[in-house]
Amino acid sequence: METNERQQLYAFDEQRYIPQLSIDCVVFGFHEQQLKVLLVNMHQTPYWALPGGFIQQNEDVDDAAARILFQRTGAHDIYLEQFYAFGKVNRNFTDVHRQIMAQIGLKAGEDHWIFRRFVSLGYYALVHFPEVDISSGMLKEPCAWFDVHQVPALIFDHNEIVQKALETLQRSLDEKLVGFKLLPETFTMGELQSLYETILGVRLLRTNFQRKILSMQILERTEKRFSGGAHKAPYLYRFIPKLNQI
Amino acid sequence: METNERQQLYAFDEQRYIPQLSIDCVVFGFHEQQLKVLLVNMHQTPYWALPGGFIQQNEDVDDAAARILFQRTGAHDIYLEQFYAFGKVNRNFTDVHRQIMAQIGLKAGEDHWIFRRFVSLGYYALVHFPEVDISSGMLKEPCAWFDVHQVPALIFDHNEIVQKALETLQRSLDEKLVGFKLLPETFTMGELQSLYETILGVRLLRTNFQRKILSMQILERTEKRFSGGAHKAPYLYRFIPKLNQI
DNA sequence: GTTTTATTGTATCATTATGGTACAATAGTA
DNA sequence: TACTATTGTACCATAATGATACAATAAAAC
Repeated sequence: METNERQQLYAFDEQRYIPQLSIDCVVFGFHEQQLKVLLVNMHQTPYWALPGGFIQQNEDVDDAAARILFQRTGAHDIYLEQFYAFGKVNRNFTDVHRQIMAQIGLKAGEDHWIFRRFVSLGYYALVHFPEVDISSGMLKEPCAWFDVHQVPALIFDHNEIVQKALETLQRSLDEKLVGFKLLPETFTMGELQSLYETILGVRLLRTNFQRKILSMQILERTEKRFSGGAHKAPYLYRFIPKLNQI
Repeated sequence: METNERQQLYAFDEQRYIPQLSIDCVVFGFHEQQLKVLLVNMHQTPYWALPGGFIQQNEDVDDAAARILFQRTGAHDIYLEQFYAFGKVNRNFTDVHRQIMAQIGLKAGEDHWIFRRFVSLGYYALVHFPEVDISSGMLKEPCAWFDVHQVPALIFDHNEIVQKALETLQRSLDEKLVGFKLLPETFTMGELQSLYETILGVRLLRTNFQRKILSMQILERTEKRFSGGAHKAPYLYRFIPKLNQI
């Protein structure tokens, strides 16, 4: 976010938004055997934060989350799932915002809306890593991907939000079969297993993982992939959900 | 709630609360083989609603939910779990509130805070049915228990909230072993099975259910219960969670 | 007091799911 | 042509689950 954007944020028409309510998004991507989280560097500070925003009076909360993500990533149709509302009474962020305001030459009274206590709705998002261009968003504040197990100290309670998002994702992996939303259209069984191992934080036995996934009858086998290694070529699979699933 | 209480609600100091954010509680109890939900009859109308309220500026959201429940039931230390935030843009309830205001002789301008769009945080609560006296709360609006499968048409989107609470409870039964929070200190295996069957909406095989629950090593067997039936007396069990659980 | 009845606790079998090993198939490399 | 690393699948051992059988017993019927 450029200074100008920050100024607009602090000056924005608070009538247009629901006060004291925010959205924070934990965007997951899968790249090089790692589960990544998208973080935003707050204007000219060493602080990293989750991408977030506010809810317009005339939009659904779910739509607000989608809009916020679009503004950051330029991507539509991102898979989004609300997972928790964070509502501790001390969720006000006066110090950080005062510091940023000072940097961009803004003076704000004690009663500025941003100094109030905020309840934040946590969403997690699953994206196809290569399809997201983090520089293509409307907002110019620098973004970066971090390994979910190497997330730096974040502002506010954002580390806690990441943790809870990860736990929810782990539970959802088998329940909702959301893992495929982190992979491209076609993928090998090894890539899928690597994804599961990374998210769950455990090693799985290759043969049994393959048997279990195939027995679910949710994968269509396409052609073989001839590429690279000095070994048998793996098949490529495509996710075909059963009718009673999403 | 008496007319006086309703008047206080509409007149209350909105500065003291977070605007446009509410809490709705789905209170579950287990009685006579049925899963019951606590509903509130809205002041002199045929409308039933979930017990709910608002969040004070100086309290955690979780504490607000506990306070709201205490005001209704007079009970402390109720098991509470937040499960979803409902945030459709059309969640404003002008019609019903106008009707109630008319009944109690209140006139309110178009800009009254209650007419705004609200985001509501859904909590489900698990209580020991016989220990809750629904007439003992501070609020006098009439409450009643309804079979969760016979809930009447509720105001706003409250039927949807009940449905989502039930689904969350079903998933939590095995995951968090919360079922015991609906039973008294000691109970028979039959009562526990009946609870599971009612919540999950399926019939379970008695012998296998018993084997599964006992193998979890979370029950302590106490004395036998001699009471009633012309048959062998069942043992009474007490829930003893393992250390790595809550 | 004896028999009957309904329910409880447990044992046992069959079936399915899961953990773990073995091995043939094969695309590329030496 | 032999070798290597990985893949797909078969196979066995163990654990979990589905289903049936049966002895034990508190109260009611007689």
